Amino acid sequence: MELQQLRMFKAIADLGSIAKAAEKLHCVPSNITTRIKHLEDELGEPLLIRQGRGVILSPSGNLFLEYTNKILMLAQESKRAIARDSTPAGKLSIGAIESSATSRLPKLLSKYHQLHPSVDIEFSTSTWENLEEAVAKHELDSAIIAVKSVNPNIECIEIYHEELVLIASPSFEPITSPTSLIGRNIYMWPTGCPYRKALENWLEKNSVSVPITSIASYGTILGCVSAGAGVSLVPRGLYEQFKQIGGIKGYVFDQLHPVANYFIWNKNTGYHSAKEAFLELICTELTTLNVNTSAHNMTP
Amino acid sequence: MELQQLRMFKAIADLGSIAKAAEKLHCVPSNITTRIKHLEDELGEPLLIRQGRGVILSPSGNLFLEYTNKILMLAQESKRAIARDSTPAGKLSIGAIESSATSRLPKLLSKYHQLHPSVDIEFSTSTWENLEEAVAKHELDSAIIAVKSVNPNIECIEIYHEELVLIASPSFEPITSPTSLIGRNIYMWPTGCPYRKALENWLEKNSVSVPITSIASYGTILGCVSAGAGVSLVPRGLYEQFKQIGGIKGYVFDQLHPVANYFIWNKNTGYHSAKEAFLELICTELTTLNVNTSAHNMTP
DNA sequence: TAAAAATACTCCATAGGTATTTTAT
DNA sequence: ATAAAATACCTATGGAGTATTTTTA
Repeated sequence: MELQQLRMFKAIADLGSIAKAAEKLHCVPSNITTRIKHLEDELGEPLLIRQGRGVILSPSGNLFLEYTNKILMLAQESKRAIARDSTPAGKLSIGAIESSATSRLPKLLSKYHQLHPSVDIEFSTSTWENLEEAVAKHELDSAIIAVKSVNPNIECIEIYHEELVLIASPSFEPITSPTSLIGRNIYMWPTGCPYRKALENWLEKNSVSVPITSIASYGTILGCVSAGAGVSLVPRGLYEQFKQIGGIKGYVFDQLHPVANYFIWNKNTGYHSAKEAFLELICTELTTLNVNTSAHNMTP
Repeated sequence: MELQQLRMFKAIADLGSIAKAAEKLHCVPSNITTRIKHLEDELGEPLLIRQGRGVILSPSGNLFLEYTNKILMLAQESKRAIARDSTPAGKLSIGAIESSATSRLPKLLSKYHQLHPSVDIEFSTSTWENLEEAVAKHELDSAIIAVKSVNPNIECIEIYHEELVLIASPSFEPITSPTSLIGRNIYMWPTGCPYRKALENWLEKNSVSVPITSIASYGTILGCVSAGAGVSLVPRGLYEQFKQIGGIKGYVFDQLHPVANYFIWNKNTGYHSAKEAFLELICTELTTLNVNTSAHNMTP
């Protein structure tokens, strides 16, 4: 059974004659006669009955026509579903670093689901290294990370900047310069985290050397800080979101430059309507973070 | 787009590699590579992505796979639907003469619908001449008539006999012989009706000549008789069904032989599961008519 | 290097066309 | 006599195979 045979059969059923079907399909009637015969042989039942000068459908033919119509409809639909201007559908796997996942993505994901309900989103968090590798291996369709990817297979566009806020317990002396951190416990994500690097650079530039405790969880880090156990450097979005738990005071330093976040996907992936729609939503929704001034601006 | 390409694509998706798909489909991998490329060209999007040594599905490929599965499923289903042992489905058009339609078919049709709910029945009544022609022209799948069809394109099997009952108003003198009908109005279906022929033969054999009024409706005929306007000869089933309206008395004569009814269909029609099922139901349900003795048996 | 896919080519099965016959109006 | 379908036969497209190259783990 091949689709061309079904197209022929449908044309006969629609037009009521092999001659007209041949005309519509731009071929000669004998072609259709033969191919339909092959189909009938395969099915084991006649589909057409010679009736006078023309043909009509047999009972089996009538039954088969319903399936034919469904199949040809689906074949057409499949083409439209893949076309560039089609509405997003299918699976979309997205990964993100935890800071982005916690602060910026919840609203975005729910909005996306509202806009494109026929997309199945699979969302996960990991380190930027894992995410980049997963995208390179096509295990993820896309990811949000805070490091510009240099992998030649990965497309990478900047989507927003994260301002960094130094956080500490209000019970501490105000942090006015890098030297304020001497003697404090510093909690940061493990080596590789770009925010940790920003802090390390800042300390180095100011010739301060403080050991850093590695904790791969913002929840835990914020818990430690609010319990008065030490300080950390976190994206402003995270700080804004969690400052109401109390025990957290934020300090902004000009020397701690905002860090860009990026949306990445695999270059070798074909068109992905659901991903394109997600990227579009990011660009319209996440370009500006509503900045408020609850952190103390220091300029050392 | 052809089904063979979809089979190939599905095999790749299921087995995760072109090599394995080729093995399953008993062909060579390069075949699949090429035909899938053609399919991708037609769709305008890549379906597969080279990933390391193997291939994986692209986002478009994942989307397309859903359609592929549906289409191949339907193709399989269509074959099963046509197979001889499949459950009856589709359209079934049945015609019948009015006597059969009124007395015997109502119960049968409702039972059939219960047994085979996925069959769409189209039922109609007409004269046996029209019904035979309609079956010959494939306008009807089958019909019940009271005349043995001699058309070479028509298959004809006897399904039951209709006993004939002479009916008259009880206010009339009892009808004991053909001569009792002299001077009475006789209401029968128009020329061509086999029951009318039976009556005409009976009268002729007994050298009685009475004019017959033609009425193509048993409802009207019974109305006339019960109103005392005349007599008629009807199938016993009809008499049994309508005798409770009153004004009707039945007389049975041995010389008025039962008339066979037949189920007919077109020989040139292929296998028709719904029709076969109907025929089977007729044979089990209509072989015997429960005979009661409310008519008066005369033996002239 | 080995295993998979892609490419280049070759071949033949069969889809599709031409010519004719059959069937029914 | 005509219009449609079926049949017989021929042609050629493109599907399928072979051999080779490319890619990547």
